[in-house]
Amino acid sequence: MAVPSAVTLPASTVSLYVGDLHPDVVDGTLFDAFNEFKGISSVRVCRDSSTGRSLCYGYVNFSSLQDAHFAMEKMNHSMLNGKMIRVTWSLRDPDARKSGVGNVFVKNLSESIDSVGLQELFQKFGNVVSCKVATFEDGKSMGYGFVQFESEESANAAIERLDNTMIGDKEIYVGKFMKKCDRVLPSPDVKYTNLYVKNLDPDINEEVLQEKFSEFGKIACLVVARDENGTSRGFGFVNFECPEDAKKAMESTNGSQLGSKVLYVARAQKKAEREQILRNQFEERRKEQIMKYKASNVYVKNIDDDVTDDELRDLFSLCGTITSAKLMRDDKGINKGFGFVCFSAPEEAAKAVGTFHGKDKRVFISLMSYL
DNA sequence: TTTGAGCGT
Repeated sequence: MAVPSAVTLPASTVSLYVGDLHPDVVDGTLFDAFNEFKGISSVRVCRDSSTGRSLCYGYVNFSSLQDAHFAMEKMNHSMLNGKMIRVTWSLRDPDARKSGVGNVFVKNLSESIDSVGLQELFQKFGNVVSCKVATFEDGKSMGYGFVQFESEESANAAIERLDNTMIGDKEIYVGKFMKKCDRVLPSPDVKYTNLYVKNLDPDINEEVLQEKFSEFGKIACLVVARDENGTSRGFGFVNFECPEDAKKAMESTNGSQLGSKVLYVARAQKKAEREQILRNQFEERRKEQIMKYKASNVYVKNIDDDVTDDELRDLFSLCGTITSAKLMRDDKGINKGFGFVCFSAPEEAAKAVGTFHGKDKRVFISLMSYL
């Protein structure tokens, strides 16, 4: 893997992210594993601050970019405590990690291809940031994997060149990675003629779309969605007369450039189908919010009778931003001796538990999510 | 059949 050009690393230290660690790996294990490389300034396995459990990732810090790069190349996909580790540049910006740009999904892989083999197969198309074959507990391949390229162009080139090609004894599938909730449930036999096209520049009109899509077959009807002023809403529909042409058009145009943007082209969903997908996404987000809320809420007991909500809030505000602090009271308004303090983030709640749990004879605190 | 994980001191 080449040194990423778009990433500015501090002059003094360079961090490698080491993921997929065996839970038993401790700082010393990681240090020993990287000990043969020069230029290491420090090593750490990250742990849950309240339970001390390994988060199964860590960092190896170097004083030089070259040393870090060399160690990454050597140690990526090596075995540590019986598990294959993944070593990449540390990328702290969550948006950059979660964008999904350049992420490729591969399936129908022969069992003999592991992460190393997958990387070898794909790196000729561009910088591979991270690459992994999904495995069972015993390390056997599940027959599918992921390749995260640095750029979308590399991903498109790999899809173009490798999808439906024979690798070993199998014809592999290579496509853009799609989150489960965004994916139309697999029904490959269903014939469709209508395509949904998004990421249209404002100046892309029906004529331009017609020109782009007509090479794949006869178009029955084509429309760009517009608001009441006639301004493009950035998406549209292309309805072909025959399903084969629609499929061909989708495969060729999805991910291709039109104007300044990369097009997204997929089978147009029926209204009910679209609504179902939106419902699923909504439900998933709601669950996430609930989990986050639970992990941000701290249960406090052994509270003296004369303590007020405000005092509870003041004490805990040392650990973060409080969204609510409430003592439970009986119907006469007498404090029941316990209450809840909710923080704006799980990290703050964990800090509160670490700070106050067992530190004061009168106070017993534990994370609500452990109850 | 199979559409991850997820970034600190």
